[in-house]
Amino acid sequence: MKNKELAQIFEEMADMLEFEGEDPFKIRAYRNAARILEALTGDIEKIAGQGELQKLPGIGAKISQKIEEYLSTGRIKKHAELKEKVPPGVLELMKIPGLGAKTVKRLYDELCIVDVESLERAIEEGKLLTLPKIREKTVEKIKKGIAMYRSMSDRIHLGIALPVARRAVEFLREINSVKEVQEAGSLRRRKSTVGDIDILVASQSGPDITNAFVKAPFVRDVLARGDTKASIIVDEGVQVDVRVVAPESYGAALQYFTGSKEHNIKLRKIAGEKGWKLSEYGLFNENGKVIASHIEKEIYAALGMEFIPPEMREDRGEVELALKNELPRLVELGDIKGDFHVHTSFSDGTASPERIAEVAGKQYGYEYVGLADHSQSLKVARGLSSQDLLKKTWVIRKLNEKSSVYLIPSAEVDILPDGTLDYPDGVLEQLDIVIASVHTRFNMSVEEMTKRILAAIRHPHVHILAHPSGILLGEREGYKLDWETVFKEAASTGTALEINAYYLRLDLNDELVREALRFGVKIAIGSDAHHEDQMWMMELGVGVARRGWCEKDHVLNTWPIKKILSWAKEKRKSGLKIGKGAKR
DNA sequence: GCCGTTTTCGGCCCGACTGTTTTCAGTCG
Ligand SMILES: Nc1nc2c(ncn2[C@H]2C[C@H](O)[C@@H](COP(=O)(O)OP(=O)(O)OP(=O)(O)O)O2)c(=O)[nH]1
Ligand SMILES: [Mg+2]
Ligand SMILES: [Mg+2]
Ligand SMILES: [Zn+2]
Repeated sequence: MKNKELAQIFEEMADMLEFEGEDPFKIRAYRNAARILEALTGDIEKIAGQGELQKLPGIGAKISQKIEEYLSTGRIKKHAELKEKVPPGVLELMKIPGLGAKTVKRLYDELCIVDVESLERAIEEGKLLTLPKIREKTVEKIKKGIAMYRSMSDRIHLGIALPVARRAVEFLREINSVKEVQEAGSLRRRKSTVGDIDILVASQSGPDITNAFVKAPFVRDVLARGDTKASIIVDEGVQVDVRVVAPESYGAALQYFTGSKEHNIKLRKIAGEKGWKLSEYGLFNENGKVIASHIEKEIYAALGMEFIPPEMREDRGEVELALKNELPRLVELGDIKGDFHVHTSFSDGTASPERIAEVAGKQYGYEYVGLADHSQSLKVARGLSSQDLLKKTWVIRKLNEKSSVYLIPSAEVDILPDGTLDYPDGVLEQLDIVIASVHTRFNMSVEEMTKRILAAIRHPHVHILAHPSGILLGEREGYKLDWETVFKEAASTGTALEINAYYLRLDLNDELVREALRFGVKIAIGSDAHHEDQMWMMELGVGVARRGWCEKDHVLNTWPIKKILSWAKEKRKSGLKIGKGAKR
């Protein structure tokens, strides 16, 4: 799929157009197109083939033409022309905090500054001061910006950020004058990675709060401290921004600060169409009178909408649905009755089945847990031989006689490169639920990999396809797959696709989940915990499910164990038919 | 560059902070 390549190209074109001083709205159009393409699960080539590019919101005549051009020639002329004109280093300069396109363009035009190095040299030589509107303070600001840029970490995994955020929230809650505290930004929306941690506080005494906050024990560095805002770096290297607002505008501030930016813009536009104005201070009518501001929900209500869950606020159609009162009722963490994917000390996990049962029951209130260890060929993960698996299964069934949490005899079976499974059917039959996944030979063509995955999905004993895309966040792209074919097959065979909730995977991702639901695919969430302390990541998986618009019934984990087991049986029966048919 | 149950042209979110201004541009969230 060329979706991501195209997204990257349009994003880069937006940067270059910005450098060139183009119309900001045109630049927004390019960024918007990039955002649409990035999130698109269907193959852009296929959409183009059907002549439906312009049906995508934000893609019009010009951009669709450029997409076609790229698909047929492998390049976009305008992109190449821009690349000729814009030195690559200046785009990096625009990433320095405080430096934007306008300044970078001036630095380039007048001082021939083309990258960070030449900028530093120019500062050393005092050349910047020769420019109008740049004096000592600006130079200092740029110097600081460079230092910050160098020390800036990339986006942080939600699984790292969430515990940090909760610690900060708890600390703030203890401060006397604090009326309300809450996570905001991308963290509240449960994006799988966050650029920073945004926290909102309601209080009359901002200075007291920012003062106390920068002295918190977890603070490593203080970046800024004002009367209403403080920025710090915690020991984990994450930046935390705290904003303090008056209690009467808390709801509007929370709406603003939760974003996303695109969602905010859409809301503000709708307010404008009514002659009103929405900002972080409230929703105001044409006379400047407050319509709503105290409670977030009231903002949405006044605009004629249902409350939109934060996880949906990405401008992916949620506003339109909320206006019609047609939002899905999203699955909640409290609906989760069990975890399908936990590794035990039988293979590379650290916890015994007994211990997992105890934690699952006492700490999470689960009804069941799937004990899924690796299969024999995965030697690095101490995969179980057929015999060991059968022995483990016997042990688990024995434990179940007195365990209040049902331990599901399961396994995470490797899908071998030829599409066959890593255990014989006779062994798989002994398990209640079989999870299948790919751990080797990622580098296959779309056709090969799709064939490999389809074989597993069609297998009568396979119930769940784990970490279906193979992505490792920030480390490895997923392998290539024809998703439409995979989704269709999963739906027709009754095979569930996993949301692997381990913080480095979160796979399927939100967009793929949403697409899978459109095909009628069921979703199973698995923490993939190798240690009892990782079982909490279930909630990260629920975050992905909610971002993918999952309702309760879409998610197997909300079903009682009886229903799970009868579904599993059903798959074995019907899958047998389909599996045989497909094998010609 | 995109878009339209008020528009096919003329809009496109709104506000804070900063530095350099003598009335505002640039950057950011
Ligand atoms: N109305 C409006 N709100 C914005 C704009 N930029 C940011 N916001 C709001 C929505 C964001 O969620 C919130 C926090 O800003 P951030 O830059 O931290 O973005 P966010 O947390 O969404 O993503 P991140 O993971 O931090 O990159 O501020 C904007 O241009 N307009
Ligand atoms: Mg943020
Ligand atoms: Mg922020
Ligand atoms: Zn795995």
